[in-house]
Amino acid sequence: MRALADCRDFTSAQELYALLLAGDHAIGLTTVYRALRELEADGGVDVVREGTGGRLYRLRLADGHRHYLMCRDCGRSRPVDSEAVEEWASRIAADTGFTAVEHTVELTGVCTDCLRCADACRPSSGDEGDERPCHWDRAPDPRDRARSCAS
Amino acid sequence: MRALADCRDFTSAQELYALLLAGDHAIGLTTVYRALRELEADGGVDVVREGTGGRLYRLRLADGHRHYLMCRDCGRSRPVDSEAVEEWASRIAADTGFTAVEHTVELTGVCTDCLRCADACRPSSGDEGDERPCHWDRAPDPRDRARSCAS
DNA sequence: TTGTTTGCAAAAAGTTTGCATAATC
DNA sequence: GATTATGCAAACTTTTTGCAAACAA
Repeated sequence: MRALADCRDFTSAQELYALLLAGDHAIGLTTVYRALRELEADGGVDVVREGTGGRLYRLRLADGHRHYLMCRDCGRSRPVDSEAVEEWASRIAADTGFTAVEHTVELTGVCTDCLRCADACRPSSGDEGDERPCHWDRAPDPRDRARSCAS
Repeated sequence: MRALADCRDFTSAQELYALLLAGDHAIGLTTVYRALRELEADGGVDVVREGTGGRLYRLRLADGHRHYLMCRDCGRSRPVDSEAVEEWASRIAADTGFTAVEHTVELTGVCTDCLRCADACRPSSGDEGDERPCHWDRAPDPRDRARSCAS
């Protein structure tokens, strides 16, 4: 849980496992999965699914269930105001007569930092020597999410 | 595509493959996956993810991108009015400055039919001889979605 | 003949489970 | 001593890829 709190963004079980190992914590992958599953059941984490089917976990904020907007490039996420969706979901439940209605909402985009990065070093000419952090040339794999593009 | 149109609910690649084989169509699983991937890229299908990470596909209605409310018990889905979420997503995009904002929304619940079924044959006493279709005793595995509980 | 489509088998990737060991009460 | 937690290895599921055969232009 401490490790999960340290990475303040959505993190996969495997990432968390690697982080724990790197931090000199002897732990098994199974234990990480089990702990995350329990946390999920207890509502201690918000969960989001990445394109490849994996799950990403983020420690739930004190104020409960939230939705997030995540940058597809750097992976950073921020909670967003989601009253409107909550109300919408309740209304659907009421209108249709469905019970125990649950919703998952995933919002992704490209954050302003990453957009700036992309603009700055787009494949125009040879300005690769630019000292600005940039990951334009990274693989577009969501698992490669790097947090290097500081604003 | 015809097979996909026939099952009017969200269907997995494997299910579709099985259906095609059962319908005497010689086809390979790979081809099914490839076709679904192309359909997804072309926007020809709506996609939701099931709990285990699998993808479910449903031929997109003529009026374009929709969201659905799916019964966790019988698997039947119905399009819902989702203007509110679309507007909400646009507003988030505008407020945060994120570009290329995409959203996925999954709504699940228990439909009135399945609720009735559950109520009718709940483990109270020995009314198992009831002729009413019921799947109360089914495994709660989302892949077992049966469409047997006709209203 | 050149290029595209197909499908089998094998590989990937992520997650869960069996089971024996270690820790805890 | 009994119960729970741990972790390795193996199983499992879903999806993708390598590659050769079939088909099409």
